Amino acid sequence: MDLNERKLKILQAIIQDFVSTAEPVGSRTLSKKYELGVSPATIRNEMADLEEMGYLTHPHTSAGRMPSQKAYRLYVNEMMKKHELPQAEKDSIADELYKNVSELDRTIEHAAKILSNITNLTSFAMTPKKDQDVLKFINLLPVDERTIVLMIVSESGKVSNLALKLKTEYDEETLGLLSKNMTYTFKGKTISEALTMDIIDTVHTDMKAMNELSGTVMPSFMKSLEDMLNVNLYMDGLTNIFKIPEYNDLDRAKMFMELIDRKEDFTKALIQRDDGLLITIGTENDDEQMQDCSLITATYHVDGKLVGKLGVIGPTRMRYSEISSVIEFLTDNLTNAYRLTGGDDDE
Amino acid sequence: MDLNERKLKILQAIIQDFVSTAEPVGSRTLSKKYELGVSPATIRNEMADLEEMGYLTHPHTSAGRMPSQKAYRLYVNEMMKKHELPQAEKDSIADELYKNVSELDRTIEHAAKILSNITNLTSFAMTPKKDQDVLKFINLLPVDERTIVLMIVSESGKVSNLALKLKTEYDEETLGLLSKNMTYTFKGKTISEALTMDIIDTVHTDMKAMNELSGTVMPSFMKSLEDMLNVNLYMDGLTNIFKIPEYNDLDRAKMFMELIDRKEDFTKALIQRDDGLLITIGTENDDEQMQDCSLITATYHVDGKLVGKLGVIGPTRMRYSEISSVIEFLTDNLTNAYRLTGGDDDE
DNA sequence: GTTAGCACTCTCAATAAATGAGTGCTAACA
DNA sequence: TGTTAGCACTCATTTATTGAGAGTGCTAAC
Repeated sequence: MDLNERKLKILQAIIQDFVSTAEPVGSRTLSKKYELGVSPATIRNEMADLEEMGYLTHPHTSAGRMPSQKAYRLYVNEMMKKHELPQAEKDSIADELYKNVSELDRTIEHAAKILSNITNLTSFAMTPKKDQDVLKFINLLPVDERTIVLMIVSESGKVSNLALKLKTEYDEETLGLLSKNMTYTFKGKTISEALTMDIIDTVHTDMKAMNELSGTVMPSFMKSLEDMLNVNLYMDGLTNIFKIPEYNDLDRAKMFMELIDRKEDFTKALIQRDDGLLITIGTENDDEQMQDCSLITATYHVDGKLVGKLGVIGPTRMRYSEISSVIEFLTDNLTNAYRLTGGDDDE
Repeated sequence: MDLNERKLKILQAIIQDFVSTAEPVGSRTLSKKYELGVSPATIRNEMADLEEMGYLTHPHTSAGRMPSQKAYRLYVNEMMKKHELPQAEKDSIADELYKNVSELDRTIEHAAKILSNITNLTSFAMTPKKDQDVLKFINLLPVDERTIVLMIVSESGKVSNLALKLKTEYDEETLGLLSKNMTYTFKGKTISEALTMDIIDTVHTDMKAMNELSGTVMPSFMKSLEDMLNVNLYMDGLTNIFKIPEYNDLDRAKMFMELIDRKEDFTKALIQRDDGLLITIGTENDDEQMQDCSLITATYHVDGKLVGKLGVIGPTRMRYSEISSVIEFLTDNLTNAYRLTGGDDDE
């Protein structure tokens, strides 16, 4: 038995219908709503075949058919047409995205919000992992007698700083020297490299004052580096799942909420995902609690290197085509906005 | 009819029982579980009185009684004993809180996490509002030919910065001048004051290069100030509501989720609340969706001035006493940790 | 190969009956 | 006069029953 054209057509119609109604679809409905040119009885026969082949399932004898995970996979791989967003929608998304450009993190967060608004699903956006980010500039700035600010700037434009209140007064000259010393030592190193370096050796000098100062500063420096390495995960549209019939059941809603509440695990899972546009359906997801969900993610780049992720999570029944397009459009825009030339240019 | 001692005793028992079981409590249960020294029949008579006085309600004729909002208010005002946390618990909370002190924001976020873990409710923590925070130091730092970093330090130790990529190269001397100029202009002003100042006038000079540079820098400066004004709201324990019988109903769970999803509104409501430990029960809350919830908040101080808030939201049936104690203990610790002397000291 | 017809299956909603927790009232008691 | 035992009554909740409706699978005719 093979998947002839009519079977494909019927399968596609079933997927289309089920995706928008969330109800098992019967042969009569199918023949009325879609121009298949055959009678319900014929459709029934084909459906029986499709079921035998594993593309359809039956909640119970007298219910209509619904697509199996295998069907969605087939759809995504073979049948899904690239959905081209209408220019008007593109414009409105881009407008919205750039309305509030400031920090990268804010933009990313904003992208998640836009995505959940459009898709009516739960969206997430991960800031880039920065282990390959290179330190460019380290500075210790005098603020007042006992306060200094430690500032770290990386190649990608990420700035981290921390106000340090010292127990004793410091000497401005020593501060300048330490600052230079640190820049000299760490400039050009990636954050991960810097973290593994032996601190005591690196900044040790003959000067007592310097040693004292660096003793106070270095722990904070290392902590800041660690902080810089952390990726942030923004989520939006959490309450959207309540609009989805699949989750009109307390237990399932609960499961879902618990899943996305385990942010650390979720972030880890995201980091491990391949780059580019990636769709995983149901049991294709490793996480047990995610096995009746689908996940679509895409990557964006900052400075051509650092990689962050953007995506949605929802029931396996979703508009793969449209949603993928929106995600791709957003990641493309993020990538363009944060090119090497900086985020201020229009081109 | 007055609230004699026996009535109070019975009321207290009902509150206690209902708070822990979430089930309407009947006269028989009451007389068996609590040492009231009277028979169920007598209790029934007293309960009828209490109901008439508005302290109890009846879901339906043949159900037990449950405390009304008025009863909780009475309890909170008059009957609630100050719950002293056992030293062991204090220690473990403090340990946990200080385990990861770095940035203020992280600590605040962490406090919310601890709070939700202990109370099994949804907790939130608001970072201080900074409108009274005074600008102390503004600096423009050269990073590379076209990149500068704008740094703003405030009295309270908050540092904000932004990497700016310029379209043209800049002159380091001009940069230094502008930096001095800006510090001179804005130092000592509160952030809100700075935002209302007329920018064009403030930095205008005769130098063309300077004007050009400041034209690029000032918008970012203002945006950074705005960002600094924004308070952040961290929430934790969102899924805890699923453990609460009151929300074992999709509609109510949904309502709750939507309520806390409207973060902006929620933040506004929090800002408007009075300082100190504040308990609002049911309809005492202004927000319509919050009228079958109770809210407990307390304030913490940073530098003796800036005020942030910490609290929980849950069903009106909650352990007011214990929870208040935990919140107070946490806010006290936050206040102490961020005194004028800085957060690094142990004392 | 396709289709009409029909018996059969199973869910879902509505209705009815049984259960049980708890009250309110009355009358007796200390 | 306050307290208590007893008992009828109420009402939510659970369980069982029934009927309607949607949809299939199979058979026989086209």
